[in-house]
Amino acid sequence: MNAPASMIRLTTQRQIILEELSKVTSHPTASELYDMVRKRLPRIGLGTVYRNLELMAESGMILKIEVGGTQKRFDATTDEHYHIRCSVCGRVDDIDVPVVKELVAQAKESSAYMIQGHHVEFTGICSDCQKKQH
Amino acid sequence: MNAPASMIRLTTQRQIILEELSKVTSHPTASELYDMVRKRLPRIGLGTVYRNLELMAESGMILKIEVGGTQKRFDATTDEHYHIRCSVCGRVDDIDVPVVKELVAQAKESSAYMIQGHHVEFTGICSDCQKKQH
DNA sequence: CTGCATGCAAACCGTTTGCATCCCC
DNA sequence: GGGGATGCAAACGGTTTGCATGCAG
Repeated sequence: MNAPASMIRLTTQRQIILEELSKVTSHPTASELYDMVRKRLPRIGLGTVYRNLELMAESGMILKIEVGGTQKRFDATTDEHYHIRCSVCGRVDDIDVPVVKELVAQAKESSAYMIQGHHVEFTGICSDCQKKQH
Repeated sequence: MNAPASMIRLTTQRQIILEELSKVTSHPTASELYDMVRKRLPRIGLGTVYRNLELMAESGMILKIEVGGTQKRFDATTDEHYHIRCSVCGRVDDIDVPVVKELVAQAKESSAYMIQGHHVEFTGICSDCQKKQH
């Protein structure tokens, strides 16, 4: 399941979006990425960024992180891992907690859903925001 | 932690929102709740529903579920439990998988964040949507 | 030459907010 | 009478979409 779906054409825009996303370990939102990409492609449209992020996520090239908070975030690392979100500033980081595969097995037993996957999101206060709270 | 914060006044609107939310086991969005409440309070404003849901979540009377998908959802059951979201229709159900308390302990060890909590969200296809896929 | 991809702008949708009025203490 | 709560409508922020143009195959 989750086969890399049909390959998509690698246009300049897509290539640069992918490169910029790969550069950072943070998990930028679409408009953060838009700002990064615009430095190299000043005429790119926000719509193009959205369209391509969506497309690349569908085809498995990148990861779309839908967690709490208002904006979707994106990640060039596609292997399964968990995230932590700062409840003050909203930033999202990877967290090095081993993936619990049994959760999916348990879910299959106790639900009529056809289970596709799971995600764990921790909430907390990042060190920057801890400092700022005098 | 998570003390029920200062008690809030129980206005008619708040009472009815709470009652309607308690009636259902689904996890309605604000506007679904708005529709439900409007049958009993036709003149209530959408803003009031949003304001009060937010307030009641803060004071611990209800649970605000911020998972994937575009809308926030609300839950009258406040004890810790996990959720599953249908990737087709977006509905959210409780899932009877025991809460893994060790996750938080592990997170504390491997992160500089001050950990507040965690949530597990499963993704899958609900039985209704399975049927509809002929 | 044909069709997908792009840039641009307008539309959309969920949510928040400002403000005048209302109602409860 | 005063302060919080409400209804209403306008504003907002993030995302999506329609459309004319551009560009790669």
